[in-house]
Amino acid sequence: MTAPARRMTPQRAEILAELRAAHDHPTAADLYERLRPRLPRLSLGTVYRNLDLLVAAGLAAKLTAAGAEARYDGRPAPHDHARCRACGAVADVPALPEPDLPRLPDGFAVEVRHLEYVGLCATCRRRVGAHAAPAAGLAPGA
Amino acid sequence: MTAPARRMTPQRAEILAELRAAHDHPTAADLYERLRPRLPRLSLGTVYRNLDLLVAAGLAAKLTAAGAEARYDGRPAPHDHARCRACGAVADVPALPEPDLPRLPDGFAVEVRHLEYVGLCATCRRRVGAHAAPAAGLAPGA
DNA sequence: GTAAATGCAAATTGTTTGCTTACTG
DNA sequence: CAGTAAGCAAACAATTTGCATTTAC
Repeated sequence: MTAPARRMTPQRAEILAELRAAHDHPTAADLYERLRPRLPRLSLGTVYRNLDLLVAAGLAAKLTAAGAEARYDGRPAPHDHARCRACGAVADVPALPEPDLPRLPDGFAVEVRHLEYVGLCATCRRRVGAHAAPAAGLAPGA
Repeated sequence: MTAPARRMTPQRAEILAELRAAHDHPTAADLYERLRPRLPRLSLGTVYRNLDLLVAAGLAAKLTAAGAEARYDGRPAPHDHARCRACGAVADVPALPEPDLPRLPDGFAVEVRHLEYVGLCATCRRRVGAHAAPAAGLAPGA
């Protein structure tokens, strides 16, 4: 039950600082690259280990996209996300005041709500246009 | 622009049928296992290829959790999800009529909204109790 | 001094891809 | 027939893990 004592190493401090300073929801590899100038011996494994820790501690959120690399968010205030399905970029959007919770499964205890809008950002919209948009001629039923 | 002509193979039909019949948001491997009795020569690669196709066609949705395996949802009606962070199970929840969209990035074209409630299901709540709940003694600021 | 954390590399895991053969339209 | 899809295995990419060494407390 007692969580192991934590040590504040330079790596840990820098990872947390960098994540908090970042506005672009960096991936683990992004953070690794950004920190390497300052911490030349840093390893990617350490980045992953510390990110996991931060997430477990509630200090960061892990954002997972379909297939893509996980991105991390170090901002505490509740907000939602807009993700471009073409370039993968994730932007913050202000949280709507949500009226109430839906009919959840019996006994389910909600801890966090994760709301994401997926679509095309302005740049990709111009470049790829209407692509693979919901439309099909594949299935018999529905 | 012209999508390649699609053929309806037995594998494709079975995968789609199984996904539609499933109520538990199966992973690709789940579907593979369920179909093997009927299609002994089926390969996992085929399952993935067809699921991608179904998703691209808008007939299925790919649900990605933090780190975990992707799960697939073959139900057309818009609804949201409740995911247990302990056992990974995903249940459907009725969609709340969402009033309007938040202030999205300039020029962002929303295609889908993805809303997920993460927490503990009744079973896991009992078993693991209050675990790794948002609480920490790790960071200096905030 | 001691347990926790790092660095490094190897191991896992989920998913994708290349290529040959089979089969739908 | 023409060309898509399946099967299989190898390739890949992201993430995790084992272990010896370092380091914060």
